[in-house]
Amino acid sequence: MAKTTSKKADEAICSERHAATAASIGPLAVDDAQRMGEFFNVLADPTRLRLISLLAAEEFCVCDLASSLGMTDSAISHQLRALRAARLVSYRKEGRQVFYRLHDHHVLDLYQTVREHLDE
Amino acid sequence: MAKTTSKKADEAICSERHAATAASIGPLAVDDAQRMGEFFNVLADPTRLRLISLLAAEEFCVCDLASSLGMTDSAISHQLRALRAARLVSYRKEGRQVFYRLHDHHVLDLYQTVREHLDE
DNA sequence: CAAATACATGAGAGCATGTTCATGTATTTG
DNA sequence: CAAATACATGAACATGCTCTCATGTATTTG
Repeated sequence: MAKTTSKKADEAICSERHAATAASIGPLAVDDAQRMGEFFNVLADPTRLRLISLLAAEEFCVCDLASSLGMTDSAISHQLRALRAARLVSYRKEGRQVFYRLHDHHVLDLYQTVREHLDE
Repeated sequence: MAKTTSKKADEAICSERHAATAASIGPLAVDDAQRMGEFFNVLADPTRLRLISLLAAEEFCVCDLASSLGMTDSAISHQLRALRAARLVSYRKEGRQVFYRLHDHHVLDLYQTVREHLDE
C-alpha cells in the first residue's frame, strides 16, 4: 500500500496540479452518484432486462411475462416492483390482470446505446 | 402462491394469446441479458460513476483520482479495473504513473440519458 | 357466498460485490 | 543498488440482492 503522508486517503503527491484541477471542477456529488447508481442497478439484472425486451414490443400482463421467461409469477412481480420504483414501467389494471408497458423512451435509448457498445 | 396447472413456472392461463405472441418474438436471450446486465452493473456503483464524472473533463492518474474522491489508491485501482474490463476507460503509462481517460462517447451518452430521466 | 384466478409482498437462503488490509511489481531517485 | 513512489491484486469481511416459499388482497366465476 502507498503509505504516504496522510491517513485519510493516500493524499496525492504525484501531481497536485491535476488534483487541484479536479477539486475545482469537482466530481459528481456522492448523493447524485448514489441515486444514479441505484438507477443503473435496476438495469443490471438479466431478468429485468429480459422483461424490458418483451415490453419493448407491446404491453403484457404479469402472468404472460412470467411464462415467457419461464419463471414464477412471484419472481416477476418482485422485479416489476423494482422497474416501477425506477419509473421504467407503467401499468394498467384490467379486471384481475395488470398490464405493464415501458414508461418512456429513455429505457430503449439506454438499451440501444449499450447494445452498440457491446457489439464493438 | 398461484398454484396452478404447472410446476415449472406458473404456466399462464390468463391470456395465451399474448403468451403466444411473446414466444414468437421472444425475449432477449439469457446470455445476452447476462452480458448486458454485467455492463450496466459496472455503472451501478457511486464510486465508479464519480470516477467517470472526473474523467469526463480530462485524463487523471490513479493518485489524483483517489485524492479527489477522498478514497484510497487501492479502492480506486480496484474500480478502475472494473471500468477497464467493461472497456469504459483506456489508460496510458507515463513513468510510474498511469493516466486514465474515457474510452469512447457511449459512456457520456448513457450518463446524459440517465440524468434526463432522473431530472423529470 | 365459496372457490379460483391474477397479482403483491414479507421473510429467509444463497450468492455476489465493494472496501480494507497486506503484499507484490515497475519505475524513479539518491 | 537501496529506498521511495505509483499502481495492481489477492483475501476476507460486511453488506445487499434475487429467488423461493408462504401468505395476503382483489376480482371474477359457479
